[in-house]
Amino acid sequence: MAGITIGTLAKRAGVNVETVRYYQRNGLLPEPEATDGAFRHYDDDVLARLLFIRRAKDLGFTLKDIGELLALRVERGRKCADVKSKAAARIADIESKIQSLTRMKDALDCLIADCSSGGPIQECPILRALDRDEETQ
Amino acid sequence: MAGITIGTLAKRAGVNVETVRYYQRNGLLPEPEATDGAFRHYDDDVLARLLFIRRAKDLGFTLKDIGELLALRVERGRKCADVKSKAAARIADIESKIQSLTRMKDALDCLIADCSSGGPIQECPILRALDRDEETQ
DNA sequence: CTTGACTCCGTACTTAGGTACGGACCGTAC
DNA sequence: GTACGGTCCGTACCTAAGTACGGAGTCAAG
Repeated sequence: MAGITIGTLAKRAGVNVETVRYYQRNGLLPEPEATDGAFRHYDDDVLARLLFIRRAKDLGFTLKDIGELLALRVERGRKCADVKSKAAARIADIESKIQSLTRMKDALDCLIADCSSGGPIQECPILRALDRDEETQ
Repeated sequence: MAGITIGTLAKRAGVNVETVRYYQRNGLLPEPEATDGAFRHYDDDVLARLLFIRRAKDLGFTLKDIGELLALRVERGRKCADVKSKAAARIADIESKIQSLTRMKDALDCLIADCSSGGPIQECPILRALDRDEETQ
């Protein structure tokens, strides 16, 4: 019987066992069928999902967002147009995040440059980093 | 006396008045000195900070993170080396986020492409999107 | 000079996302 | 065959980030 127990799974994903159970309750991870014994077994697919969730969370997605992202994959085959439009919306969202982060990084690069030049750090404040966002929204 | 009241400020930034007060209590926004009358007045600088906070939050930064980002700018002049190393760390962090988002976007692009081709959506699952992260950390 | 909308402040409540706990059960190593 | 650590499950608790509320004061338009 392949598969690891919940404790090992959690350790590998770097999360708490309780978190795994929490995600199961909230539909982000499949409720695994109990196998031979009384303890559930998990495979690499679940581990991958768990890692994905962790990273997506770091990127500012809510668990609800993440659930929808994961669902895109499951509803394969039919409902293609629907998947496509959802995916497109998500792409736009992600692109806007990338843009914001890029601006933020540019501002920090600039800050470091000013700092190195010994000049006054004022021309390039971090606050300006995202000033332009307004106009693009 | 230039400056807007808290209600106008909140409306312009697209947040709740209570949220502004919450940020003041937590040091993310300056506690404004009461001006002539009893009502406080705010300028564009505060509005910019507020907008910055909102966007940074969307990108997965905590209020604590954001406070540190904002602080980088204030501690100008001296402590330059310190500012520099903090900024560098933040840049690395941001670059890694951009990378993750880019991978996520690529996966979604791929999903759409598969979808359009009418083939089975399987070769390019979203789960694979961030698979490589492990190796680069 | 009053009325209605806004501000101030403290405190209480809410939601998302977990974490911890306790008692019963399982499984393997000795 | 028992000791000990892991699992299961329900429920309670916690932190971050707000959000709401109530009573008192303020401002500005009519």
